[in-house]
This record gives sequence, structure tokens and C-alpha cells, in this order.
Amino acid sequence: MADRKTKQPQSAETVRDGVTIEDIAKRANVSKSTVSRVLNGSAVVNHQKQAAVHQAVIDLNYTPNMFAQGLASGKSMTLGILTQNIGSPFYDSVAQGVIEGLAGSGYSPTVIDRRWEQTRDAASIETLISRKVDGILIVGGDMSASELQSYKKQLPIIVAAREVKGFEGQCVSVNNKKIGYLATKHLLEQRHTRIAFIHGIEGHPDAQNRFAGHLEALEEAGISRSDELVYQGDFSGHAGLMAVNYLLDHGIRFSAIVAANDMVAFGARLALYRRSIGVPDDVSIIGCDDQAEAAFMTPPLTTMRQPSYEMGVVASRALLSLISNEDYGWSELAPELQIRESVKRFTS
Amino acid sequence: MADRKTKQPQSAETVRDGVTIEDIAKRANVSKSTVSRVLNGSAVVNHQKQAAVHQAVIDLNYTPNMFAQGLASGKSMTLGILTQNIGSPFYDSVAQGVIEGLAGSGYSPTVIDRRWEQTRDAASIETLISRKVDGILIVGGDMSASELQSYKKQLPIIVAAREVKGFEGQCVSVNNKKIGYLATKHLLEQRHTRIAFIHGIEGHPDAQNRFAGHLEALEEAGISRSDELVYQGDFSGHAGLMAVNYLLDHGIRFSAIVAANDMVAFGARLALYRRSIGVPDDVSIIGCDDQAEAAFMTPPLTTMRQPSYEMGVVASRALLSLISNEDYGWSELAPELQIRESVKRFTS
DNA sequence: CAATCTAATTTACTCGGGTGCATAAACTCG
DNA sequence: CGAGTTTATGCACCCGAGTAAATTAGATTG
Repeated sequence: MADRKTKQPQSAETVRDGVTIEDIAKRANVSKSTVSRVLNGSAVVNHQKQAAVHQAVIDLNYTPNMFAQGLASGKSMTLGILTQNIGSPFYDSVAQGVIEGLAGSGYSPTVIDRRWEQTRDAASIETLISRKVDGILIVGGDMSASELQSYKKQLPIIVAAREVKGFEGQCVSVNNKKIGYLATKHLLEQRHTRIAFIHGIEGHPDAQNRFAGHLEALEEAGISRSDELVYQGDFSGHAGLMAVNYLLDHGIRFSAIVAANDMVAFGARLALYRRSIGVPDDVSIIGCDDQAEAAFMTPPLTTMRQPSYEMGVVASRALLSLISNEDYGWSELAPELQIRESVKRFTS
Repeated sequence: MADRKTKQPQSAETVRDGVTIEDIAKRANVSKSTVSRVLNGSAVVNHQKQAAVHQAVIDLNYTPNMFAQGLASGKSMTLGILTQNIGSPFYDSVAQGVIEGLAGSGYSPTVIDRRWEQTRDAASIETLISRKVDGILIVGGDMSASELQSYKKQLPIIVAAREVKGFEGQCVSVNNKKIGYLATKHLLEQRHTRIAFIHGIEGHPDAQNRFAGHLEALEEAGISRSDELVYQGDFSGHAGLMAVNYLLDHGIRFSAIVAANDMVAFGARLALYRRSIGVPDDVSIIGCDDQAEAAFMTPPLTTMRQPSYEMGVVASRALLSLISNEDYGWSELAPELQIRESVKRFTS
């Protein structure tokens, strides 16, 4: 006699939803594989049964268990986002774009901040891999091309907001050299010739590229490079402040400043304010980034807008298509001069 | 005729690590349950075998499969973070704290931005639940206490940066009323009496509480409330600009402004600049938040500092302890007056 | 030294869903 | 009308780990 061994219905612990594919199957009078097929569309199923399954899903309020799906299929429907600087306007803006780009894709982002794994980027990636993410989107960072290449063998990787030599085609970035070039060129066109440059973090590729662009514009205009006009900073407001103080204290003349980013520009502007030097009447300033606050500086800051949000969107789309092996062509995003009021034109 | 149709050993696709607990067991000459016990410390195991297992883990570079673990144990070691506004300085700072607080806990955050699920917060929570997160941290948002209560039955929830009536003890926030109160009081102490208030988003609880604090300080000082001095804004720089223009255009006199947040203060400052009205000589401004840029406004902005980062840290710790059923007492975080140079003292 | 008791290990099954293969049912077509 | 196809469905087993219960080895005791 088959005495039906009833398994205990539920632990007192949690009232887990607990409705499984099997419950659906029972209610719809089909086998669980049929349910699976209906839900994934992996095979043709009779319309009647299909409807029955769908109805049962609704009735029982079924949600698939991601773990089980992941175990069985190997896909996690999760993307790893590796960031550097939550809290920095630029990177946050990129992150915002990433999230937007993922909307409706069915993928959820797992975000790991560099600081999370105190050690190195590599450790964070390992964490992500152990969580079986389907792909990784690295925002910024300083991972080398060879490291990147080795991870690339394991899973799809896209790098946003940074250009890595030897990893072309998987990077979504703006041309930072162009940013420096256009900023300086704008100043040149307004007939400035003594242009100070406040450098970003030493060794940071973005900072270096912007500087390279600056030099190129100078050279093109036939102005010889003058080292006393460049101040080594670190992308912070404080650096902008120190730079201007240094320049002024050393009697170095200049009529305009190219700041490595907007924050630096704010700092520079404050230093000028402290000494009652007018902007743009006495000194012009141009920034890079165009963060929200730039439009409310006094005077509103002329700056090189970086399409950071768009960069995030494009990067996430690129990753998505990389995962599904589709083609998704994108071109380098273009920086854009945002003219406001912090640059004056010399008429003389 | 059984022609051995060997299944292809591995897809050319990915070289999945594929080392499982069973491989470890084989290599260490024990059963897989012993391995599991060693790894989780869920029972006493012979030292020799323990060492053997650990060695095997290292040799084979084993990482547990999160899916399998999750399926079997029901724990995902993942926390859901539900945010509103990636890209807003205040919320990003909170998020930064959250990530910091999670460091080393073994939990990873899955971040969902409100915009991700275009619909409502509830939908985002469902997504998180379906991903079997072990707890949810809601940053801001506008979910009602009753909704919160119903989800609370399913899993641990902590709300950061917002105070929900009827959900006390699970909210980590600052006292926004106090922010408004202290800001206004500071102005009052500097002998300002005509104080304009630029309101945040209509209906937003933070905005309302700050306003309530403002009124309380006014009343306490025996100054009657004057509606013409309050302008309905939306926390944006543009609102600050519009507010000042409106006030000035309507000939409404005021010597000081309380801005709903720093961004609004920036906008207000710009409007004043446009009309050559000095800050703080002609008009004083006080903001709320103390975002990084505030220190570089011209003049540097006096503002109410919100311990946003700390809030994130505390909130994540609170969630962690809620999950493990430990006690973690925290008290409401205190806002703090950050005096800089945008407020002048009347001596007359 | 045999009988117990206890601590260490293994066996066997579970979690929930995907999927190859076998089978049953429904068509085709000669 | 029966043989050969094509569909549709269900069975059974797999994914990788956790764990209760059974088993074995080892220690203790009368």
C-alpha cells in the first residue's frame, strides 16, 4: 500500500512564497517541463495548455527562483559594475547612464566599489566572477590591458570612461586629448596667449591626455610651451585654489586658466575671488566635465561638456550586445564646448 | 550499433572554472559533505582532513557556486539597495557610505535605481525579492509605512535618509526639522529678521520638515510668519534662481535666504550676482547639505552639514545586524552648522 | 576484553528549474 | 489502412551545494 509520505508543508521560520514550477504544473495539469517550455518559449506547446499555465502562474503568483535558474542555466542575469568613485559627479553620472541603459533588459546590476575590496581591482573582479555575473562593466579604474585581456577570456568585459591601449573596441570613452585641445583652442581664439594649465592627478591617463591636447593646441598656434604655467594638481577644488595662489605668489602672469575639471575650476575661481581678481574681466577660466554646479558658478563656467551619462548608456548597451553576441557599433563620444560666461574675448 | 556519440567535452564558448566541491572531496580523499563542513565550520572535523581540504581548495582554486549555495541554503549574501537619485550629490554620498559599511561583510549590494523599474518602488522591491536578496536598504523613496510593513514580513528592511511614521526603529535619518530650525536660528542670531525661505519639492517630507523647523525658529523668536517670503521650489539650482528673481521683481525685502539645499543656494547666489547684489554684504545665504562644491562657492557657503556618508554606513550596519538578529543601537544623526562666509552679522 | 557510548564521516536526498531522450498522439501519404 | 513522419508531452536526470540520518571508527568503562 502506498502510504503517501507527506513532506512537511512549510517551516515555521519564514513564509517563503514557495510556489514552484511544480505547483504550477499540478494546477495546470501538465508536467513541469511543459511549464518550463511555456515560460521560456523553448518549444511549441498547445495553446490550451499554454493558457492554463499562464493562468496558473497568475493565480499562484509565481516567480521563478533565480538560484535554481542560475544553477541550471548558468546565466545569472546579473551584470557586475565595477566603479572607482561613487560620490564623484563624473563617475556617478556615468553610473546613472549605465543603470538607464540596463532598464528593461532583465539584467540587474551588482555594483562593487573599488574600496569595497580594499586591495586591487583584480580582487573585485574575482568577487564578481564568483557571483557568476554574465558580464562586467568597468567604470574607469587602472587595470592594465593584459589583465583585462585575461579576464576577457572568462566573460564579456566593457570598460567605460577610460581608453585602454590594447583593449580597443571594448572601451567606451571620450577623447580626452580632444577635450584639452578644444578648451585651449577656445581660449586661443579669444586671443589669450598666457594660458595656465592646472593638471589633474599625476599619471592619470585622462589628465595626461587633456594636457597633451592642451600642448597640441598651443603648438598649433605657434605658442611655445612654458612650464611655469602648468601646475600639478589632483582634480580637487583645493588643487585649483593652491594653483592660483602659487601662480600669483610667484608673479607668474596669465590671462586664462584651463582647469583639469570643473571642481578645479571652482577652486581657482575662489582663489581669484579672495584676491578680488575679476572673472572673466581679469582672468578667464575654462573647466572640463560640465557638472551640474558649473552652470551656477559666478559667473557661470564655460567648460568642456563630457557626455558622461550617454557614455554610461552606450557602455551598458555595448555590454548587453556583447553578451548576446550581437553587433552594436558605437563611435567615440564627442566632447562639446559649453560656452557660458567665464571666458572673455580680448579685443585689443 | 551503438556508435558512441561523445557529447562534446566543453563548448568552445567559455572555459568555465567548473571546479566543484566534489573535485575537492576527491582530491582530499573525503566526502563532499566533509568538505562542506570544513568550509562552513558547521561541525567538527579532523585536523588532518581539514588541512587536506584547505590545501585542495587552494590547489584547485575553488570558488563556491553562489547559485548552488543560494538554492540549498536560501541565503544569497546579497543585499538590495533601492535608490532614487543616482547622480544627486546627497544620495550618492549616502550610497557611498552604504558601500563602505558593507565592506568585509561578505555581502554584495545589488543596486536598483527607481528609474530602473519605471513604475513604482513596489515593483523594484518585487524584483529584489525575486532575486532572493537577504535584506533591502531603501534610500529615500516615498513608500508608505503600510507597504513597508507588509514587505517587512518577508525580509529585513531598513530605510535610510528618510523618516517614516509608523516605521520607527528601522529608519536611519537626520532630523530635517532640526536642520531648518538651526539654519534659521543661525540667521536670527546674526540679527536677520526678513528671512526668505526657498522650499524644496512640494510634498517632499524632507522639504516640509525643514520648513517646519524654519517656522518654529521664527516663532520662537517672536517673528510672525510672512508667506510672501516663502517660494515653492524643487531642490534645483534653477529654483533658487527663480526664487530670488521673483522676490526681487516683486519688491519683497529680505536680508537673508534659507535654501532648501545647497544646489538651490547656488542658484540663488547666481541670481544675486546677476543683479550685482553682494553676498553676504547685501544678502546672506545659508544652504543645507554641505555638498563638496559648497566650500568653493564665492563666497564659501555657510550651510547645514548632513552626515550623509555616516548615514549610509549606519544604515548598512543596521541592516546587517537586523539580518543576523543582533542588536545594533544607533541614534538619530545630528546635522551640524558649517559656518563659512555667506552669512553676515548685523551689528546695528 | 567485550559492551557501550561518542565523535567523525559518509550516504542519500533536497533545493527549483532546465533539457535530452523516449514515447504517445496526430498527421501524411502511398 | 498501415507505415512513416512530425509534434507535443512527460520522464528522469543534471546543475552544485547543504544537511538529516545512518554508519563507522574510536574511546571509555565495567
